[in-house]
Amino acid sequence: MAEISLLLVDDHPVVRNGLRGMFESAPGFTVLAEAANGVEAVDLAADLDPDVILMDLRMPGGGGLDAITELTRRGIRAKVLVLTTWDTDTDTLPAIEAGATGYLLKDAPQDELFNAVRQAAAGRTVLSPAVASRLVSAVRSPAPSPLAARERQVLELVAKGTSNRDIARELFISEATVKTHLSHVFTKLGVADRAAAVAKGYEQGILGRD
Amino acid sequence: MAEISLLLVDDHPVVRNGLRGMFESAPGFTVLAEAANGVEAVDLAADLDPDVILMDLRMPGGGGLDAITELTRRGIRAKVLVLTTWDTDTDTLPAIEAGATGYLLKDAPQDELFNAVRQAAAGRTVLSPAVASRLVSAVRSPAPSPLAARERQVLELVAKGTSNRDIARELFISEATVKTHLSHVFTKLGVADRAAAVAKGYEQGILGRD
DNA sequence: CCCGCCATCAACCGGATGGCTGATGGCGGG
DNA sequence: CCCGCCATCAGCCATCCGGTTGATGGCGGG
Repeated sequence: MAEISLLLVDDHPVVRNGLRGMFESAPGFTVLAEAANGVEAVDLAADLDPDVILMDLRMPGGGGLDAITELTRRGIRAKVLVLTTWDTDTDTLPAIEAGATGYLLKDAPQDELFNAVRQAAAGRTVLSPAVASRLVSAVRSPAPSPLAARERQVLELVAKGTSNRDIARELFISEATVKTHLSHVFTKLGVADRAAAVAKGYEQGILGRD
Repeated sequence: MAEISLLLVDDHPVVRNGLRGMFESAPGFTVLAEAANGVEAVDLAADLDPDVILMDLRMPGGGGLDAITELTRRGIRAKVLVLTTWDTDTDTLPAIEAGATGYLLKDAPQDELFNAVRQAAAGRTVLSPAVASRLVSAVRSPAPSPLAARERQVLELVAKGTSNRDIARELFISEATVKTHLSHVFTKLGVADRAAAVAKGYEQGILGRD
């Protein structure tokens, strides 16, 4: 198998160096270049056409997410492997949607990293177990009932026995709006009245955490 | 201090023997007699006029509770110390109300038992720590809100979003009755509407245990 | 024997609730 | 640019809800 060419993207020189060292001392990999932010990464990727881009998401001056978006927009063939320190579920899904081929945590063992890069180069998706499980569960439940902020507030007041009128007063909105919010809450929770909505709220942990 | 005379009441000979042994080998106590049930206990107490009666609550042929009631009714001066194996809160309060001077668990250490008997003989109330704490909490909340069986059922259905009419159908009662139950539920839980009642139900553990 | 609690039912009434239709503005994503 | 989601508001209306008053019967306790 031909060598796999890499582009390393991370704002920390130490991390870049560490990665470079790892991949250069291992057979089958070539590090073409390094970038410190998303913008550089896109430029270098366009120039050098690497097989795989190892990218950190959190970077000053050109976020990794935008870079991924831009890369896919430009139709660059490089596979992007997101390599991040912590697993903030706010980032994983957007990254995958933006076109990342894989999502690894930095605490992954070396072997796993190498393997992930080979998999990514071959176009296969590689996910950290933790990320993977959360992903499937996120997919499995498309949007069961994440209430909007306002809707949650209304539901909380309902649970306290507040009438629509008083909820309106308390939130500085009209009673009509309260009713609208409540209707949405009912729909989203799959219930028919406020009492059942409160019950669902407790069952699903939306309510109950004082 | 004069000796304290005792009457032992327990359906288990083994337990009676154990108690007798304990008290006879300790200074300051005299075991006047033993009884195997409540009826015997009352008779013997009337005859022998003991200072303290150590009584088990659960006994075949003349429950301990009835015995205590009868003793107080007859104005017998003996102090009753309830000595039971397990702490079932269904028994403690009635026993105290019936006139028991103290309530101890059988797993209490000997010293504590001796001390409790002396306290009881002096007319002071002695309670196991566990019993005591539950007692005060029971007193502190005069009517926490133990819903009646029917009321709980209605509340559960309310939590499912069932309308009064449908609750009536489901429970084979009239809608008027459902409303009555609900009114009582509201009063007992200190809320104003069904939604808040459901919330309280969850907060207080009345609801939520599937 | 009377009282309190549970459980049942009735009828009345005013206000609250929920469904429906429809509308506006902002915001983010394709 | 259009669409969807959030958040806001309006009006109408049938129904439901909750309060009140009043009543009955059973059961257990003082």
